[in-house]
Order: sequence, then C-alpha cells, then structure tokens
Amino acid sequence: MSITIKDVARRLNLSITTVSRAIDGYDDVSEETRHLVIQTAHEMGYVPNQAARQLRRKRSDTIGYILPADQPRFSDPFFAEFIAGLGDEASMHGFDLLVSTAPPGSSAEHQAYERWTHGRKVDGVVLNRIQLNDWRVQYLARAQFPFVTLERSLDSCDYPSVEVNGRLWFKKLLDHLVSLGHQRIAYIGASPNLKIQADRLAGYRDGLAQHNLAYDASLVLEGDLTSEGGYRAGEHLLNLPKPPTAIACVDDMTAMGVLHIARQRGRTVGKELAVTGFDGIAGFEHTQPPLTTINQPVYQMARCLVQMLADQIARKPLPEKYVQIEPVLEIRQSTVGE
Amino acid sequence: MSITIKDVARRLNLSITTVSRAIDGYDDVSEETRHLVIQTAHEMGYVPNQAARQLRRKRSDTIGYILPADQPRFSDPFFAEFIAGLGDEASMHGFDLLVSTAPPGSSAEHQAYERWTHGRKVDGVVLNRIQLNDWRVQYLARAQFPFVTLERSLDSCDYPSVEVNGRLWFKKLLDHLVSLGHQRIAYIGASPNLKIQADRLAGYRDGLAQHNLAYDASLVLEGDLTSEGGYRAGEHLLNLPKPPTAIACVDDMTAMGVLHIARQRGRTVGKELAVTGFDGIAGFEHTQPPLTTINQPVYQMARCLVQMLADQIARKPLPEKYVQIEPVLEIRQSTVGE
DNA sequence: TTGTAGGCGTTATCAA
DNA sequence: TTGATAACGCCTACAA
Repeated sequence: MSITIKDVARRLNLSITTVSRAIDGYDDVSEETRHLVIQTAHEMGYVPNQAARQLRRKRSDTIGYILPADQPRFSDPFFAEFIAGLGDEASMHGFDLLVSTAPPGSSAEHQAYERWTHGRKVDGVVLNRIQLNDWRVQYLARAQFPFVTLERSLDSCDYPSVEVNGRLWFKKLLDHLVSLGHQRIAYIGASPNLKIQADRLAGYRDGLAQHNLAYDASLVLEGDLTSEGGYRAGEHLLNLPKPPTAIACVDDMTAMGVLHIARQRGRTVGKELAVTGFDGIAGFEHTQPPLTTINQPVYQMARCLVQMLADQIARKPLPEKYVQIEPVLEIRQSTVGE
Repeated sequence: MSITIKDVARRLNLSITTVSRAIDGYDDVSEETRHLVIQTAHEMGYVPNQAARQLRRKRSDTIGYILPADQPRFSDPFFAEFIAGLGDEASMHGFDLLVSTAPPGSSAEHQAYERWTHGRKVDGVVLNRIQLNDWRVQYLARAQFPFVTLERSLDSCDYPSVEVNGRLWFKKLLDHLVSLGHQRIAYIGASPNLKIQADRLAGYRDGLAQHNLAYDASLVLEGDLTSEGGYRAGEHLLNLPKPPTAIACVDDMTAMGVLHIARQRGRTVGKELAVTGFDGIAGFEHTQPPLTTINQPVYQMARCLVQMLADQIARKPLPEKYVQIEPVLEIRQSTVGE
C-alpha cells in the first residue's frame, strides 16, 4: 500500500493535523516543523491520496470534456488542437482534464454527464458542438453546475462562452467567391440542429442575398463534418447536370472530402472549381491545393474556455463572459488557383 | 448539496447498507426492496459520490494518458485518433480517461505521474513516444503500477506493449524508393533518444545497405515530429548543392512540412522528388499529392492498449502480452507521381 | 433479508 | 504552535 499522512506523522512523532497543515502551507506551523515535514514526506515518497482529498474538500480539481463522437472511428485534427489547449490551460490552473467520448444524445452521454457532475467527478465541464437547443446546457444550468461552451445555444440560460460569428464569417467566404465571379455556389453543411450549421448556413444565404443570387435548394446538401461526408456530397454535386463552380463547406474536414472527389474526377480545384472550408485546422495549409478557409485560433479558444471555467469554479467574477473571437480569412489556392 | 445514499435510505426507512447493496446488485436483498430502492434512487437523482467510492474501493475506474507535448502548441492528428481510441475502449471497460499534457522530461511530467499513480488518481496509465531508456517505464515498473506502452523501451522490465516493427517497415519504404530508381535518399528524423527514431533510422540504414548505397551523413537530419520541423529540414536539403531525389520522413507531420517547402520551391513532388511519411494519419490521404506512407491502425492500436491495460488492472492474465501490429505500405502519388 | 459499526485518508473545527 | 476528534460518503464484515 501507499504511504499515507499517518505514516509521515508517526515517523516524526507529530500529529497528522500538523503534517497536513505543514504540507498545505498553512501559516500556523513553525518554519522548522514545516521544513522537517516537507523534507520527510518527500523522502518517504508521500503523495496525498486524491480520493480522500476530494471527498474532504468537495472538489476534484478536474474538469471534464466529452468528445461528441458520432462515429465509432472519430478523428478530427480540430480536437487534437482543442484538447491540447484544454489540457495545457487546465494544468496552469492546477486542474486535470477528464475526457470521454459519447455519441451526442445517447444514453451513454446522459450517464456520463450525470456521473461526472452529480457524482462530483469533475468540478466543471467544457461543451462544444452545441445544438440549437442543447439538453446539456439546460441540464447543467438547472443543476447550477459550472460549465462553459464553444458556441452558444439558443437556450435562454446565462453562461460563459467563446464564439466565432459563424454567420458573419461564412458570408465573407461567399463575398470572396462571388468576387471571383462564381454564380453557382453550393453549400455542404451538417446536421440542422447544430449551432454551427445554423449560423454558417445563414451566412451562406446572407451572401447569396447580398449579391442577388437565388437560393437553389439542389445546391445545398447535408454532410456530417467528416471527409467521407464531404466526399459523398461532393460526388453528388459534381454529378449534377449543371454542377456548381464553387463549393462552400461547413468545415475543413468536409472540404477535404470534396478535394478528394474533385481530384478523382480530374477536376482541378482552384479557379475553375473553387472549394472553401471553415476552421483553419493546423496542418491543412499543407494540403494541395492549400485550402481557403476561415482560420480560427482553436488552441487559444480552448485555453480561453478553461480560463473562464476556472474562474467560474473559483467563483471569481469573469472579466468577460461572452468572448467573441476574430478569426482570419485565409485565401489560398483552392479558390484562387496557382 | 447532492443527494447521498443516506438521503435515499432515510426516505425509504432503510439502512444505508441495504440501499448500497440493492444498487450494487448484491443478491442478498429481496427483489421487492431492490426494485423500490432503485426506483427511488433514480427519482431522487441519486448518483454515487465518486470520491467516496474511490476512497473505499481503492480504485478510481480511471486510466491516465499524458500527452508528450514538447511545444506549447501541440497538435498532431495522430493524437486525435489515439485519444479517441483510448476513450472509446476505456468507456467499454467502465473507465474514464484522464488526460494531461507535459513536456517530456520536465518536472511537471514527474509530478503528474507521481500524483496520478501514488495519489491513486488513476488505476493505470498508457505511455507512448517511448524513449530508448524511459524513466517512466522504470518508475512505473518499480512502483508495480499497471501500465502499457506503444513501442517498447530498451529497459529490461516486463510490461505489455503494442508495437509496429518500425525498422522492418521503414526499410520497406526504402525498398520502394530504390525500386523507383532513387539513389540519393535523405532521411528527416526526430530526437535520437526516441524509440521510433532509433527504429526507423535503423530501417533507413538497412535499406541503404541492402541496396549498396552509401550512408551520407549530410542527408540525415533531425526534425521534431512537426510540419515546421519538416519544413526547415526540407529547406536545408533542397538547398544542398546536390539535393536528394527522395526524402524519407520519420512521420507524416514531418512529411507535410516537406511537401510544403517543395511546393514553395516549385518542385513537383512525385517521380522527380519523392517524399514518404510514416503513421498513416487519417485525412492525410487527401493531401495532394497523396502521401506514400506506412499506414498504422492508430485507433485500433489505442484500443488494444486499453484492452490490455484493463486486463492488467483486473489482474486477468493477458492472452497476448507483446502485440505486433502489421501496418500497410500505402503507395501514393508522392512517390510514384500521377 | 436487513442493520450496526468501523474505516478508507484527508481536512477542518476546536481546544490545549 | 500543536493535537484530539469529527466529519466527508461509501462499502463491507459481522451481527441480528
């Protein structure tokens, strides 16, 4: 078994109280004693039992994040960067990061949130892939459990969030495409109950409207935020009697799939057939042709979320509650060619 | 505060013992009582306190994984897939996944492992990016703490692992390049104390030797497993008076960087200048030109690791202790051209 | 089949 | 400045 505080106390002929206080840095213990205790504890290899500490302190120093994994095989570089940001910032605040995967809406997802929040396995949670009406938001708000979100749902709860104005920035992609002369612009989106889908589709329509282009339902497809989904939707679009000259995708992964099918069909992506993404996944600037996209600072956004969550857990007032992130329109060869 | 087992017991005029046993499914409680207890507990929204349970049971039902994050900004799709695999398989065994990031060899890393293992925050850990002599392996083996690794270190400890024969498969890449007529083949590797570097470099040398090509130290560079590192090393190689005609990279991210610089220099990657990777990151088959690489089933490997770790934690005998994974040589346009 | 009681390792309250 | 003692919420001999 492991060394406990008791062992250290016994060795020093001190009470466990004193040892505990010395280690936790209380100021009502003599310098001499503290020094001795810390040294001995270290020598003996004492490490506080986390469960006991949690039980007593009523906090776990852990934050939770559940990956919205629809597919059995779930791999999107977005999340590597996102998780790295969460983990790095969590460390800085002395938190561990607990991660799980669950299909959105599944009972597994419900149970995980229950266990984590009511079972107090975590002190707060980070949400993303927010839905228009999101049960998680309602559930956590009602339980008064600390949480932050990437993107805001339409639920009328008050909670801190980080957001990119998807509608505005997607419209900028449309502006860009129209400025290149495109008139038949398709859109490959995602599940309609996702907030990003609603926003980005709205931006798409705004863009069409502004330039007096008609909305053509046959050019608007639903993908699934994977390259496979993009591939299939892209295939459908290229098979149309009169295919689009530009395809605006809801995210970078979808755009990857479109690049793939375009290539297979011998279509040169660039001026002739323009393709855009959204996210700015690191590494994807190296695809060929490099992808025109809206580049979001995913890592920074994740860190910002954890920062806000940590403040909330510590009941500190937040300097900013609704953070707007300004992404960057990256114009690359997938729209302008060589 | 949350509902405790006490609250449920009081409401039903039962002892907490009975409630506990009913919920945990012991068979010495009447069907009637069990039904009542479970129903009431559910209604009241009772969820067992994880800390108390952990303290009592002496296990956390959690496994840990620390990302070897050298850089402040750490994003490699390899890990998205790896973590997804860990998380999915962990869920199946009733484990949560605790993730942290720490620079390899840092004191933060030491402390994290101490806290997690001796503090019993996790029941077992998964390691990767193994070093030739890895303090983590030695530390965990000495503490007799359950762990599994992706790749094996040279330490003479006995522990379960999953491995791809990097030496053998890297040599196959060399065979492929030579078969295309390349004579000046460069290698961009990683930190020399990494196991994958040692293996893959050995494979590189094996390949040269087998085909009677001299080892030329000026063609062997050290990268850092990022696309930036690949970019810089690639730049250096292309600046040589007599640049290589093929560049074999230690991993896919490095290869991405090489594709990038080659493109900037107006060099067409394919027959004229061949580039290879290693890992088979999902999504990278869509880069252009698609990358010739060794495709490892990362997701499966992660699941296999957790499977073995779970067995080890449960003290079940492992059917296989040293799992060899057979990857696939994916020949794509980055070596054979259009 | 159910209840009593002790303890897991810490921290916090209070008194010495 | 230090120590005894009581929780924290749960599980489990053991007793009834």
